[in-house]
Amino acid sequence: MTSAATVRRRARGNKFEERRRELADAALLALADLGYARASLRTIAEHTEFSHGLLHYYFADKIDLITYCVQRYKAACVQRYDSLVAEASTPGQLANACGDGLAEALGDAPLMHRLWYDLRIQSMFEDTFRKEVAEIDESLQQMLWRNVRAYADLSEGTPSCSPEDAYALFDGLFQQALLRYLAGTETAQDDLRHGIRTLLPRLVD
Amino acid sequence: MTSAATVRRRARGNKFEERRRELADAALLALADLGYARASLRTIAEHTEFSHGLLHYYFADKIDLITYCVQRYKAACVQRYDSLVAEASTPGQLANACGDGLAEALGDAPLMHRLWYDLRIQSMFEDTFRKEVAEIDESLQQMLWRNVRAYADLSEGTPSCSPEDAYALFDGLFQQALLRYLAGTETAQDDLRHGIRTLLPRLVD
DNA sequence: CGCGATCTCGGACACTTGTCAAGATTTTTT
DNA sequence: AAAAAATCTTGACAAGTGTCCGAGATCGCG
Repeated sequence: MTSAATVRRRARGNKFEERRRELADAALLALADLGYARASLRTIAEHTEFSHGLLHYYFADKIDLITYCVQRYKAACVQRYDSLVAEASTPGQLANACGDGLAEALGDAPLMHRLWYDLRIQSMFEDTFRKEVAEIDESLQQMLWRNVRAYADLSEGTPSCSPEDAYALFDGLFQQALLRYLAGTETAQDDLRHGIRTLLPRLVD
Repeated sequence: MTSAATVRRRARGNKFEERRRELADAALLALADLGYARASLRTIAEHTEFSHGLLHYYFADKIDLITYCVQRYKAACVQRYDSLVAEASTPGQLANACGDGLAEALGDAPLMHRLWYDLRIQSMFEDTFRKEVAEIDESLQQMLWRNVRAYADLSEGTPSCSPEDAYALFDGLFQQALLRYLAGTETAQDDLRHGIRTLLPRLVD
């Protein structure tokens, strides 16, 4: 038997959780603009339509808010990336799709990727996000490894490096491309595309 | 003819510059401990033997201090790395030396590398360090490219990717290894060594 | 409608921040 | 040794920070 109080609490919980998401999504945009070092609850609030008191009402403190934002980001991120594992029938097609996908992701939401790298670095200084960041990193690694395995299958070979190394290599290319993209280098996306296309064949024997 | 005033000014300049270096070196250690987001002039001063007013006497403001620290870091960095380009007579030796050198650099000063990555990310948010960071990045890239070329020569082949991509790939491996190292993964250094050794042959034809 | 629960705002608080300046101390010059 | 210049300390200031709270506004249900 579910009591009225329980139902009401659950309803409140749903509503509460919904509002939290709403605030976190707005805060995430502000965070992406500012970066961790320059983000205070007040400036975040100023960048949104909400008051700073409201943020404190829905989030215990600043760490709670940012942690929640990071988790929201993860959800958006894997969803976006997973649609990237397109259906391709030749190795070349897959390599192209992979390069195009990452280049598009770069140009589409550079500020979000910048924030991601920022938070990943911060996790090396503070252990508050460390767990969440590690989880995101691992899910990205798995996402990428699916691509490498698919490429190996299509080219009738086997991957010649670990999932960790494969992810590190792709991530290196992406981060460097992001740096150049934000510094105004026009060819950043094309360079990334080319880099990915040539990297993939190197990872299978 | 050099006037007395000129000489005195130069003497003062030397002394002044010397003291600046001294303060910056101490501040650099504090910065590496704290990270950019948590570093204030006062907390930096508390981590050293100097007063916060003294920092302000030798540096116009916080940005001036950090910029100077970054440049000091560069000097230490290229000096350290360049001794890494050891003399090797076979490709295998060079690959091993390269892997060992980077793994050692990782275990030797992980906090400095952490700071470097932090500042590189911050340069994507603020354009104050952007020039200095880009210069360091380029000098690191050149350092690494010398290794790749040397490896190509020894194995009687030619590099099959751009200096930018080569640097991005190595940097990706290193950064991921640093993340794991600081998270307490015991095998981080060995993994890095292995990753480097297997990456190098993939970059030449 | 009315009333209690929930939500929202804006201000108050204690504290930290960057910056600065007036004086104390040391070094250098005359 | 006196004067001048430099080095350094200490404390003050305004602005910004995280946190908390109380008074309205709004909502949901009897």
